[in-house]
Amino acid sequence: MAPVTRQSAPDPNRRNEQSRAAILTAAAELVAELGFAKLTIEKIAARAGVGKQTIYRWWPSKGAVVFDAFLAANENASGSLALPDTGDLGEDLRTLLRLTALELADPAFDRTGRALTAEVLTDPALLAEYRERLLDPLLAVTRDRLRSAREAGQLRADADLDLAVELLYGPLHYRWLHRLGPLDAGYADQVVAAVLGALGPAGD
Amino acid sequence: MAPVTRQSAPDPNRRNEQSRAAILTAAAELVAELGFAKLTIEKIAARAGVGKQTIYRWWPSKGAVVFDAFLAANENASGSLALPDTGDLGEDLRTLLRLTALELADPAFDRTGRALTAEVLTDPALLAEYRERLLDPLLAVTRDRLRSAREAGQLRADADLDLAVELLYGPLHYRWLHRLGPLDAGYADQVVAAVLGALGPAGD
Amino acid sequence: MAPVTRQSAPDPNRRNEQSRAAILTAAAELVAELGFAKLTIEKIAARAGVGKQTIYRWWPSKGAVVFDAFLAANENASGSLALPDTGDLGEDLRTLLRLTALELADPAFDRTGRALTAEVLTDPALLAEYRERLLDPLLAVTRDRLRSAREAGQLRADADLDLAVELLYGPLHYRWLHRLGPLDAGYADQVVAAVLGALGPAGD
Amino acid sequence: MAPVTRQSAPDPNRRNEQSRAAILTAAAELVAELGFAKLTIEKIAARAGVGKQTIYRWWPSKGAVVFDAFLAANENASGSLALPDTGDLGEDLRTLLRLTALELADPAFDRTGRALTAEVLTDPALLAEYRERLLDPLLAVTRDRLRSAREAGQLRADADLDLAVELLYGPLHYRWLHRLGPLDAGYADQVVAAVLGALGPAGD
DNA sequence: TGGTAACCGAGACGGTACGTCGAGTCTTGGC
DNA sequence: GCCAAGACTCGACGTACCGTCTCGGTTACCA
Repeated sequence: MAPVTRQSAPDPNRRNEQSRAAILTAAAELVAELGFAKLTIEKIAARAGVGKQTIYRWWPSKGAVVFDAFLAANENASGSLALPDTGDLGEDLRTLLRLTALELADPAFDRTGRALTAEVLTDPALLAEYRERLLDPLLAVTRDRLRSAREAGQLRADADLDLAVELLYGPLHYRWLHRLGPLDAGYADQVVAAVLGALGPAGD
Repeated sequence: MAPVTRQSAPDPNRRNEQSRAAILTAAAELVAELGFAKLTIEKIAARAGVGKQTIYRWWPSKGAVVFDAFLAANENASGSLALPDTGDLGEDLRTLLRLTALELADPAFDRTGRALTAEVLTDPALLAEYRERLLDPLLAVTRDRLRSAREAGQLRADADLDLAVELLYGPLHYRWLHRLGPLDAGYADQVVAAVLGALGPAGD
Repeated sequence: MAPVTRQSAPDPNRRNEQSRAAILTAAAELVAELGFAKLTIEKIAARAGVGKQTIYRWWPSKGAVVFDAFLAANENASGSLALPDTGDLGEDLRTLLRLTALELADPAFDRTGRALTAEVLTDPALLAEYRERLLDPLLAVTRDRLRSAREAGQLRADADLDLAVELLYGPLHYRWLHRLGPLDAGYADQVVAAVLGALGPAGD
Repeated sequence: MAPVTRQSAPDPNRRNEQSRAAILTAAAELVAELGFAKLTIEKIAARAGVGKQTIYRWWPSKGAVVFDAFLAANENASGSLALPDTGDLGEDLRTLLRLTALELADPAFDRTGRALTAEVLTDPALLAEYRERLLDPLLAVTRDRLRSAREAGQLRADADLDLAVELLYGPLHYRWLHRLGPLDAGYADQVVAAVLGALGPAGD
């Protein structure tokens, strides 16, 4: 697993793996305890039992460290990034969006998720990394499920899969970000129904 | 136009209007020049020719100042927050979303918009203010247009208007935030078509 | 009492006298405890209960602070910089040089004195300050005593007073600095005898 | 030529002579370019093309390296440490002190000399080394010249030679260190005259 | 119509964290 | 086992801003 953004020079494999792990662990703990804004490089270094320079040597910014910590934790989990495929598209999408809504609604995720989103929003390099390592794989897997549904005749032949994906995730994300309302199973089902209504086979 | 959040005590109307304006102007300029992260209260004060205390007296945080500056600039514009109503819902929504897409795609808006979104994302008080003064009015006005369309039979009688609004704005916002693809008229039209397909009168 | 070297800008009498005193006291204590080399600005600030910036605002270097502390302590003492004048030059000079030798031999003075000398040696600005505030007055007062002795016929009419002063203090300083031998009353008396032998009235 | 102070363990004669020379050369160059204070072990190592550890292995401190470099350069020169002996003490001493004054007045020597003196002043081990390898031989040779003069009746029989030596070098050093006045032939002659006046054969 | 109280510009203050430098130690790979 | 290279922990550097706190000075309301 590579760091978020390579510093220009320093890098062979002389890197100390213990330090790297301690830093990511400390960053993860501290961002949960303090929030991103009150987090400092000095505190990460102290908690990790590491010199500040060792952080600056391998990461370009506080955001990059926290981000790397987040990805390191989530990449394994979503290694088994397998969507359900029962043959019933509606059921599978409801399962998917209900889980998504559940995660967004989880207060534990909320703090970290907002901090990360704020970073990613602002720093193009972090966004690229985030896309590459988390978001794009998720969207791809979703698109795949939709494609097989389209081939099975459960979506219109001319359905635009990118659009479909964004119609699914966009409204949830929008509601979450602006706290427009509850993120529950009912809402997930509504969104799925709308997407199926829009892109489902003609008569639906 | 009131400041974002009132400091506890100090505020008669002895407030110096020139200072207030100079501060907001300076904040707007500096956030454009430096970005939000490199902006500091001291720089705002220096640029505005104002003592730091004058800022701390009237605003609780850097975010609040910048935010106030942003709102001061945008509130007037959207004072005439009137959606088109030609009678043809599809046409009106296409106009609305095309304009929205255009704004999001504007590089000048991008930097400021991302900075503000990052702040709003992280600070609940700012989010509340943002909701109250910009977002909610926009959503309300959109919902109103949809309601009149529903009454005119251009939407299903049981169409959920909140859902409809989020189906319209959510995908655009999602695509913008993650830079998933171009934000152009074509995409706006696709989203509108999908929403009409989902919530339009039964046979569509 | 002015600081060693004025920083360019920060100006007036807005200066906090309490902080100034606390800094000088802390510096004096710490240089005695740790020696000059192990002394740091951070430790001075911590001991004085003062922000680092307050030190950097008013002094250009660690050396300048310590130096100011030293001068502040010694200027008062030598305010009564009065040499004995019994009418007997030999006796008066022996008294003077014995005291000087005693001070140089004092281990408490040794550490501070060497640290200060090393600083003064290396930094022309500090040397100028040291000359102006401590050394020149001492030399002047010594020269005055010699002048009155010359007028009284206890020195040759053509005796060079600057030379005389350096003949008195130079050997003591040289012996002290290089630890060439004991600095005691006997040595002081020898030096005085030599100077009187060289510059005393012809027949002596 | 041995290093200033031996590190405890490592020293067989497996030592790399090329590295040693490169380090001393680099140190000498850098102390001239940057002065002692801005000199660092890392810069010496970089300039010499040597690992830091190689310096730490053989020298205990920055001061020791620079000092070793200084001695390495000066020991050869003063290997032929021979004072003139024309039979005329006054002439010989004038020659000696004029040369000494000239060296002290040389701006090129001034920087290095002050840096070294400051180190030697502060570090007892360096002072011992300096005494042993440079100063004591010089003083001894001077003392020898005075002794032969005393035996030739050019000094009083009871003249204290240590005192005489310090009377000669002390004033010059004192004037140099505190920049009290010009260090020229005239001043050298004055000092010599005074010493001869004080310690010369009875009648003058 | 003068007091007086608040705002205001300015900027010093005690702090926290920054990002960099160098110290001295340790590890790796080459000779 | 010395060496070049350089990563490591640690501590201090000097700077930037934080948010608080005086300082005059200048309004603007009240007696």
